[in-house]
Amino acid sequence: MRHTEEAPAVTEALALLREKGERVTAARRAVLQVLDGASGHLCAEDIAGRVDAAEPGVHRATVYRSLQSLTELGIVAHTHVPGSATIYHLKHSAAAQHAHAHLQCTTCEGFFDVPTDWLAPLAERLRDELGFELDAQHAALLGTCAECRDHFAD
Amino acid sequence: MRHTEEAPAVTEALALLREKGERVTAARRAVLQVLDGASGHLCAEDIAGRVDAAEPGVHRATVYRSLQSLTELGIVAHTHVPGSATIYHLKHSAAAQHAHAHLQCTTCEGFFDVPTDWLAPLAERLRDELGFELDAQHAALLGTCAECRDHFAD
DNA sequence: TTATGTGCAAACTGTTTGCGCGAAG
DNA sequence: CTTCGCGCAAACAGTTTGCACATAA
Repeated sequence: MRHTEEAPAVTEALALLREKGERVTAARRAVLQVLDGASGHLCAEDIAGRVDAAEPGVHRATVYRSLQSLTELGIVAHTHVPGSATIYHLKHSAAAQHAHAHLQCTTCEGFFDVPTDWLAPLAERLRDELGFELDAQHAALLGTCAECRDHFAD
Repeated sequence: MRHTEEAPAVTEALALLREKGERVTAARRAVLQVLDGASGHLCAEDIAGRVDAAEPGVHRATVYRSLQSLTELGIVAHTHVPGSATIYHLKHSAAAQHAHAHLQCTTCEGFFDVPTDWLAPLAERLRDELGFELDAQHAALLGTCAECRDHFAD
């Protein structure tokens, strides 16, 4: 089976897999490829769809399992989205260079990115005063976006 | 059927219900009573359990529907907890006087409260620069608590 | 060859919904 | 009496799991 050019981030990830004694399989390669070529706002179902296009027959359950092991290896990260599916992204992809937290508008359901350093002062305070180490990207922050706020002004 | 003394917050909420033309039912009263007497970290299932103790026969679905309408009326608020059930609290209960956001440790799953004003600078920045109105209590923030950080130090 | 990953189907959790009955107003 | 809420069962989305088979190493 032929596959398209492998992005550097993917090659790197596959190397890390081998290094850790994990197996390099078609499913995992495809998952990585999809993540690399995406905006970083894909849920498992989306990923499964795209993976199946490139590598037919890969089961959803396998995609979940791949995402899980890739997460444990530190290659993939995810963001929990209240009320809907978790979204995944490559930790070191070009698109993820500027680490960002996720804002979600509870009205239009749209996503907005916010640079992680905006959360740095809060993170510092939590660390200093509570010893709590914040993982700002791990859960979406909720609120109302500018557009919806204007549109439904009350 | 007899029920125990009604807390002021509950009486107030029931009055508001009537005012808005909503019906006061045994199920809704029980839900309010449970929320009033709780720490504010109860999920729908927990609430259903306690409601059923006080008012046997109330169905889970009814609890969900009650929580939903009470939320729409602004009496109840909830916090989404990644990977597990949404938790609910009375908006104006004694226990909720000092509004707080929720931190959850991804290791021990424990909850920690943080005063909303710790998030105020971030909220302000989001409002000023993005027009995004943050609802700090609506989703839990994730990270690692002091204890787990020490315990699993790496 | 052998441990590890995979496909499949089925379970599972949290939550919602269509239906006819019952009770609040 | 009429409308709204309820109990029930069934559906739903997202995710996980037990098992037998396939395959990377």
